[in-house]
Amino acid sequence: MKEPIQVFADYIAKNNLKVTPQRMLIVEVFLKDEGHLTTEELYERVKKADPSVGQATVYRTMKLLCDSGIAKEVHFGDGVARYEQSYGSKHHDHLICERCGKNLEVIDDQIERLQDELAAKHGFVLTSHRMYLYGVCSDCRSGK
Amino acid sequence: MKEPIQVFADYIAKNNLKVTPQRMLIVEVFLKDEGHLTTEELYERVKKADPSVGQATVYRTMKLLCDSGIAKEVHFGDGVARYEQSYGSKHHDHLICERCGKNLEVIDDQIERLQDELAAKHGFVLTSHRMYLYGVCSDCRSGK
DNA sequence: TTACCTGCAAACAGTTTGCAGGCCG
DNA sequence: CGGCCTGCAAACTGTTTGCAGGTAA
Repeated sequence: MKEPIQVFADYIAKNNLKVTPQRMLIVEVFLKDEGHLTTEELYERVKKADPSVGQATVYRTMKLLCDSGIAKEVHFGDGVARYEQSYGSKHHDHLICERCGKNLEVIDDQIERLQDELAAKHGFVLTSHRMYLYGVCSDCRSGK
Repeated sequence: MKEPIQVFADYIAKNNLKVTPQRMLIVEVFLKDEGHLTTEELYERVKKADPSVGQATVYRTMKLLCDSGIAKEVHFGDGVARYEQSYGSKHHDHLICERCGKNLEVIDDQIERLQDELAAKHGFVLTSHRMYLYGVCSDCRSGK
């Protein structure tokens, strides 16, 4: 399996785009984190390494990362776009604690299968789906 | 079971709010539609009945409807809030056609149960969830 | 009468875009 | 060199809010 960074490099090459220090820095920052960073958070981290980078470049680059397939935009419901790694990491859903904001990536094969069946029952062929489970984690319940 | 409009009236009374023509008009327009209207769409329809109503009032009223429990805000991923009826209509998920925009409300008891189990496995107690299935409907596939 | 409401416009937050200069290939 | 890139600031979109006047109870 190729490295995500390589996937991005291939994408750049194939589309006659250019490898720039800004893009490389942003990809690096993005890949270093396991979570679901907002553009703002990515921008903050990027600025620490190079304060001259503009916010627009972060927005533009994240779009490129999505197009290249190594990033995926997710929305948790608060009107802010977040990004997670999508290349090499399996599809998953989200389990979010409403108190502390903790966010687990979860997956259940049986649910995945039932989703396809449910869609098929209505004549749909699924291309993707998003499932967000909101609740309270055990830490927050015991700490209450 | 009470009528949604009655639920809203009770909410108004209980919170020392007031019944105004604008609010009544907006509720009426909202309840008349089965779908998932955006604030913009609601505003357009409201204006047809009374052009003097302002957009802010629509926003403010939809928030009230959500608080009162007869409306629910949903996000399909395009950064626009939509509203659907939530009082008297069972929980459901969404099956969206990516080509024609068709939107079915679906539900699968087995999936609902597995979601609870999946959350419990991670120590969570679920309070709610959102599931959006994206695909292509049979009409669009055959019409292609 | 007294809150609460309303329309308007300004303010906001997140995101996009036009532009003039800069840099990769 | 030529076209893609960048930072900046202005523009945009969806939504919220302050205000002065209006209205339900």
